[in-house]
Amino acid sequence: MAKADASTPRQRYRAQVREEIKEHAWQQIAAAGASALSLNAIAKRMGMSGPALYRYFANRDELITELVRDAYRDLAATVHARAEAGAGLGDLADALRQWALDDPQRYFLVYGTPVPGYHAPEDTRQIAVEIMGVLLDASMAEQPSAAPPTPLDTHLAEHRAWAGAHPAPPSALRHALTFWTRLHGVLSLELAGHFTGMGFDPAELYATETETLTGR
Amino acid sequence: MAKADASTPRQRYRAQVREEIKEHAWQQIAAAGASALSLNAIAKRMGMSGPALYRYFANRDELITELVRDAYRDLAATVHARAEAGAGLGDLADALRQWALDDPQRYFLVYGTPVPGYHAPEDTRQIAVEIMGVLLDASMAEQPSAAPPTPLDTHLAEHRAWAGAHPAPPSALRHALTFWTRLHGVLSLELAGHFTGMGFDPAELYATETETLTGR
DNA sequence: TGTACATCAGTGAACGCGCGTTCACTGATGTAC
DNA sequence: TGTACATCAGTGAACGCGCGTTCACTGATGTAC
Repeated sequence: MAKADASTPRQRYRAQVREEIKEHAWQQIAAAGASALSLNAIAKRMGMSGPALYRYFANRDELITELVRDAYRDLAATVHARAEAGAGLGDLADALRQWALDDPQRYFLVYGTPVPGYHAPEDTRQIAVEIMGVLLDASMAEQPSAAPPTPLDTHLAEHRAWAGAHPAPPSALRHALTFWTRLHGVLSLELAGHFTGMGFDPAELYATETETLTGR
Repeated sequence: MAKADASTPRQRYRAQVREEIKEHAWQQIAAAGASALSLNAIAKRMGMSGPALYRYFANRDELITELVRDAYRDLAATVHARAEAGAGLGDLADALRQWALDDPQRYFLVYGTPVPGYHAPEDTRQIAVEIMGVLLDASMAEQPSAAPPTPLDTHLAEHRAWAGAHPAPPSALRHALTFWTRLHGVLSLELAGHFTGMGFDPAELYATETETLTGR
């Protein structure tokens, strides 16, 4: 919310309005989905004329890109903060679920249906690597890595571009990846409403998947 | 593709054009996503005027609803056919993946990001139950159900609205549900492109998750 | 088999709408001397 | 501290566009006698 202090009033004002635009954008996305995002509608809600927004964003695409970036960064920061506070995989799972439930459409903007043709900004890839890094740290801390490598372990050990220079052993690679996909599986179906009317509590299912992965 | 035979030429023609409209709709969805679906654009591609389509669909929403229904039905039919051919959970997993890869946007239309406000037609709920029924059958056939019930088993046994009158024991409920969420987790991330650039082969991860669930 | 009539697929003009985006402008805010 | 100038936020008019959808119509296809 706050930017650097050593800035001119005009710069501070600009940053503030940019932020306000983004907030309205998120509201609009929450209300009607990302595909319905419209600069004119945002301007109207802010009591401004449409063209005014072009002082702050070059075009609609730049705004969306910025939102995707922000969402990614926020998730990475959330996960990172938890990890630095000594959280294990189980806590990270809780944090992830909370983050998703806080704003489902934000979760979907990152992990949801991609629009064919649209490509996320390049720096999100790096943020994704950072998030995986946190999961790898936690996996290493909790996994004994004593068992013999599974076939998947071997495959991942040979294709670990995504882990960068992380010192995680193959079993941790598999574990972090599985952690991600299993939790996403439950979360995305829950957020998309596919469990509504089924009767059970998604939190129970999520908790069980988490326990299977962490042994807590 | 073919409809009932005992129909007038006009009826057959209508059904044929309806089908052609849907095919073009799928192409358009595959090219630019469901939110970009436009009746006028379809008409243009078919060499017709826009209003002509209103002979076949009351409006845009009805077309989309029909596509969702068709996708659901097609998935149910695919899974059902496999099961009747004696397939186990592992084969069903393969069939699911194939179905998803055949047309990712079709998969997303069913399981992807929901548009806030839009509600799927009521009969899809029943089809979803049917699909779960097939998974439950297969789970029962493969699970020994000897182990003591887990806490989740107990919860599901008490909240099994989605299983209807299916005779599956609690452990099978949990197993079918987990089968669904885990495979969806891998599939949806793969289809959304979140594994691209990571280096490994999603099929390996999918296969491992399948094996964990089936013991094959 | 031929004629009279009904059905109905498809057209073209028209509607209002909201979109993204550009442009020339006004007026307030900040800067330099 | 006061004046002259530059910066820049925001406006309003305007652009072309494609959308969904309606309406009155034409002309081909099918039906009844």
